[in-house]
Amino acid sequence: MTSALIADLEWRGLIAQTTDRDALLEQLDGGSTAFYIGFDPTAPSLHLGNLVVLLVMRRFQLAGHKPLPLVGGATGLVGDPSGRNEERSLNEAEVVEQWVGRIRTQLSKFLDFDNGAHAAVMTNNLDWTKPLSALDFLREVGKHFSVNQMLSKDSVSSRLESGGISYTEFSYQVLQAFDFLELYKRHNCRLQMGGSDQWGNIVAGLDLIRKVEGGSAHCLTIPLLMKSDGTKFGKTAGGSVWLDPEMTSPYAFYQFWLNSDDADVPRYLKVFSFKSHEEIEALIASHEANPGARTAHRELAREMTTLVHGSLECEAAERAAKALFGQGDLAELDERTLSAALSQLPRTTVPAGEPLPTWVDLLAATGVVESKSAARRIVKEGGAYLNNEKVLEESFIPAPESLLFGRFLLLRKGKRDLAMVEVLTQ
RNA sequence: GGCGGGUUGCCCGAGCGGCCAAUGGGAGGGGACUGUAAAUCCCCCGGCUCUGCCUUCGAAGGUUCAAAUCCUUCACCCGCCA
Repeated sequence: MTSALIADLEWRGLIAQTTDRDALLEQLDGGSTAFYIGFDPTAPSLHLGNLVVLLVMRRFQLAGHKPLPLVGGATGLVGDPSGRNEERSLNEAEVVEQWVGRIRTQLSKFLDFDNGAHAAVMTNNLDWTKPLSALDFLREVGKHFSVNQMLSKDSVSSRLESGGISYTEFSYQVLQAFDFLELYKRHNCRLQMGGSDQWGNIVAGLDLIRKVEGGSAHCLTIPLLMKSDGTKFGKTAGGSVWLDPEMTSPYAFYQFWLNSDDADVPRYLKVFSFKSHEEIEALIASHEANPGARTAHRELAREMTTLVHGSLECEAAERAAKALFGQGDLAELDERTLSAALSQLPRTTVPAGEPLPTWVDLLAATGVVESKSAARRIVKEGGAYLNNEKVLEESFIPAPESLLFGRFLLLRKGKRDLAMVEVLTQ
């Protein structure tokens, strides 16, 4: 059954590297295995990059293993040098603490904490790190680490060549290794997974477990997902795509998937979807036969939006996309449909009875453009649309007849960047 | 602690007293083509009360009619030496 899990992950392209594969298979086939993945609170929310790893965690649980999601209340205070060529700036302890709470809540939505033997258990490395004194740390943990080995880790050596590294970040791998040891002792955790940049940190933990406990555990890393053009996955013009609906609206989240490069969609389906292999293969086949239809894009967007934001939000996002990008005349939509669709968009409001602001001011007020200068630029370039009609006049003031149902204006910048203006009736 | 090198717009990186809001590349944005895709081509890319004005070249002072460019102090980074 479990070799099936590994086979599935391989099919999905979700395995970068593992420690001794046979030993790992034996461990997993031997029964429910406790495993952990850490998430450091470096922002108020998880993002799509984290989702890849989080869903692997979910796949393991669905296959009968026991997840120990870990929020890095301690490691988040220190900063992981992996994959960075610059020192991080430290966040305030209170801020990190608040982020820990938010991330814990997010993690909870993707795992089952209530199904007996393999129920997930939430952990926080601050629990065992905080009580540890600096002296105990140096004597009991630090003694097991060779600086020579620490220096040879990619995360450290690359930093020695670029911007240098502080003692704080240099110590990160020791903290993470200690986490693995603690979870091994507390929860019999036998496997740690993480992004492929975590290999060094994880292996440090395996060494520590061997030295302190004489035990053995395993490591599996997940490839860092890239776009086919070589750039980072999960970024848009506005920055990261977050799982928090306040930071990335369900509509924007849905749009992210819908706008994925054709070349990336088959891989994304394999990485993210929980559909069967047959269903995924069928979607990929139809996508390759007719990419313009974007059937696979839509399925992927729907599945992910439903998973992260729930089916109600997903349906709202779908309806909004259909209404706002439909070929039909906006005026033909009924008020409820239009209103619901517009509610998904960034907006600005104007008090009733007052004259409407000029075109440039409206664009700037909604935030689709960063400044009035940017708004002027867009207007001049012919990239600004009111209710799907191009408007080239900066000082244009929308006529009252332009108001859809007497209160809405649909603004668009370029092909797909939408916003709305609502006239408030008092 | 000493000596040397560095800090320029989102990023990389030119500029080394006036012609500098600052060359070039990348990222980003708009247009054309298409499918709310990619590639390609064209254009734009600090802000504003926009033929002008304001704020930017690590920070603060100073020299000068005039400074990103010169001087002083401070901060941070990198290297070599102690």
